[in-house]
Amino acid sequence: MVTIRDVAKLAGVSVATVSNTVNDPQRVSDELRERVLKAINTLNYAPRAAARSLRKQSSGLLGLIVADITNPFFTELVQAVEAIASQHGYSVLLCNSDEDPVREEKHLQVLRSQWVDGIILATTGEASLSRTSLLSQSRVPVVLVDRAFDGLGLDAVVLNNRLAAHQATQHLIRRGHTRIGLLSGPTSVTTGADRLAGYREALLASQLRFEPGLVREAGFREQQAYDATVELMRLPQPPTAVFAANNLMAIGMMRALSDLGLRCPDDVSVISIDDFAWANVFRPKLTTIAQPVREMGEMAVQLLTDRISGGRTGTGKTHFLESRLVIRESCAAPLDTAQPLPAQSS
Amino acid sequence: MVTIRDVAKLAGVSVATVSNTVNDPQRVSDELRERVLKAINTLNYAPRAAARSLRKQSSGLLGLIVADITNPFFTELVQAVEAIASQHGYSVLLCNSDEDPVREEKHLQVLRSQWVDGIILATTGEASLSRTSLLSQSRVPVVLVDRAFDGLGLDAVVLNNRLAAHQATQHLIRRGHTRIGLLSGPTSVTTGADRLAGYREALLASQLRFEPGLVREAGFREQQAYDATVELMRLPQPPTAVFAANNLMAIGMMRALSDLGLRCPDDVSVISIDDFAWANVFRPKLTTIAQPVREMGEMAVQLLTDRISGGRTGTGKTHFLESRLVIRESCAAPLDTAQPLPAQSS
DNA sequence: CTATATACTTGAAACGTTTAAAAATCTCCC
DNA sequence: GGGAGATTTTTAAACGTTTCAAGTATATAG
Repeated sequence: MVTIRDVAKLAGVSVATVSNTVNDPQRVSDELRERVLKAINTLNYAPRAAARSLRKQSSGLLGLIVADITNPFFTELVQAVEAIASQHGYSVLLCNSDEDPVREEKHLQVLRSQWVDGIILATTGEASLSRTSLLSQSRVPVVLVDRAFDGLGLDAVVLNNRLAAHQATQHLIRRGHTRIGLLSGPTSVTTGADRLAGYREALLASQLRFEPGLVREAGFREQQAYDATVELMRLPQPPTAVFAANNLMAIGMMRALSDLGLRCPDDVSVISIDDFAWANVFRPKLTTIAQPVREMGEMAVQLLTDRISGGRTGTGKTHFLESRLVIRESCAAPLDTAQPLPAQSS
Repeated sequence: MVTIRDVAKLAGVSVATVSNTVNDPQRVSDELRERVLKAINTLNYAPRAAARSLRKQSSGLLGLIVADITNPFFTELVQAVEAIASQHGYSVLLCNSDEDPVREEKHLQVLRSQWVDGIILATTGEASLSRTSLLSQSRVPVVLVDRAFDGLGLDAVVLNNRLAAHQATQHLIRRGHTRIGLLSGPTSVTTGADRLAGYREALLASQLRFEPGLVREAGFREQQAYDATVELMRLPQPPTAVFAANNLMAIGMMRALSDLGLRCPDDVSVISIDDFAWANVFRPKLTTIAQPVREMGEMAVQLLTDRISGGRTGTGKTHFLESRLVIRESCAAPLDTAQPLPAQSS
């Protein structure tokens, strides 16, 4: 194990000089810098982060907690955050809560004791008491992403979910649909609640009735969406179009439709929030509402580093980013002849 | 900032006792333990990882470097590694090299100075000199995953790539194909080279000629696969089936076929390595060779923690895991009437 | 009652850096 | 040659833990 002392000895200087050449090279004379650098190289010295963090009271680590690493949205977010953080000289400690509040809290605890310099959090659920206190007590800057929290005064960067859902629903309405199903996320998280709200607004704006029977609340996962779709389609009067609140749910829905022998967009039109790399390899190519994922990541990191450096203080605000409608092939006009499915036989 | 001293003072004990109750509770009497725990709670004390690492000479961090976080294979790997590592009490420092050897090396440097306790590496390229020396010089345990290295004596857990490719190619042959294209990964990494080898072997085993003109080497990314597919299909005698060396390439291929107006599996059959959650939402559902991704992750972590604990020493070996053929809809018998595409008109 | 073993507790020395302040060296001018 | 000022280097004190050796109290045996 080679320490700064070994380097100092080999170069014939004090440890302070070594430290200086590493951290602030122009403070040391050309000659010594030369010698020190050479010593560092021959010894293959790397400063020990733990010691440095201890002394500097900062770790150079950013914590990133995502709700589901399997979801391409979060994957892209991770990619963006990692890239930008790295540019800022930070490494990222990735945590995956798998949509489980308990795991999320555990991760939060770990990050707290790792003394990360800041946390980017895509939270999994409503503001539970323990998490809230965890967040408010620890003095490490936190910025929320994708899913917001109210009341803690944290910075957040999220999609304008209401508008996005409005956009999606409206698109369906414009194609002539009047019975539009919604595969909603859990309304306990803002992405769930706001998208539901946007859907309702769009309906109302077009003088369409909001029918609770046409919305199914499910987790943001595929299987539940599958089941919900089946239920929806077995209604006496099934919807002619369905809006899925995120990408995973869209996939569950597509699979269900396919298993039910329903054709998209012929039998039922489909739209969803979250564009993703493969949306256009599906048959039909999926019409989606795209989120500016990379921007979200960038903004989150920026906000966070601003906080860390002290350039940003006071209570945070929520930053809304705009969505974009990507029209492909999964939305068509409703079939006038649409009939309910036969009742389940098994 | 609350330190162990504050806790000690409040509880009226020495810091050593606090440390003991945290790390080895049964060493301290019930009474004191009680008092200390209460103090910890009221002060909301969390030990500082940096200080602990410094003293214990271990950080509780595992480094994980993946080649492409956007690839569902790696996503699943990350998920598995994170889960298991967390069970073992480790947090994971995620790095994404984006298939760029330079970034990979940079990450390796960072991990080295973070003094992670171990590294799981899905390397990006061949054993470059600097990376090799980086790996061999630092005394932190490394296990390779997905892509192996020879010569450094590292533990590695990889797919039996030769066999997997053999399996895929054979499946196509059994369906009656004789002109089988290959979208190969870079042969500079083992996953590229071995899959190519397996393809060749399967051909030879069935007395089919290996035609270099039918294999296109590309990165493991989508766009290059797209371009390669277009080239392949514009050959005077295009293949009637194509084997893509990984999931991303399969997607690029599907997109290309669709853009070329070719139908799968009617016009061309398709198979690929890497099963992924959505392979069966594609139309047609993709026939694939599935990797036991989670097992790979588990095994890698296990191997690593064994090394860390000293339970495993000496030069490592490569562990091969077996693949599984998942038959869906993308492979059919070749069209006897297959004709070359018309030459490019634009 | 003493000696000895046992069970807890604690003082103090690490761990490897950074950094303020002190010391040393250099520069330049009178 | 001396000294003010600027520049460079070094000394030494942190940072917050863990952990060993040493200490104290308590029980057990003789």
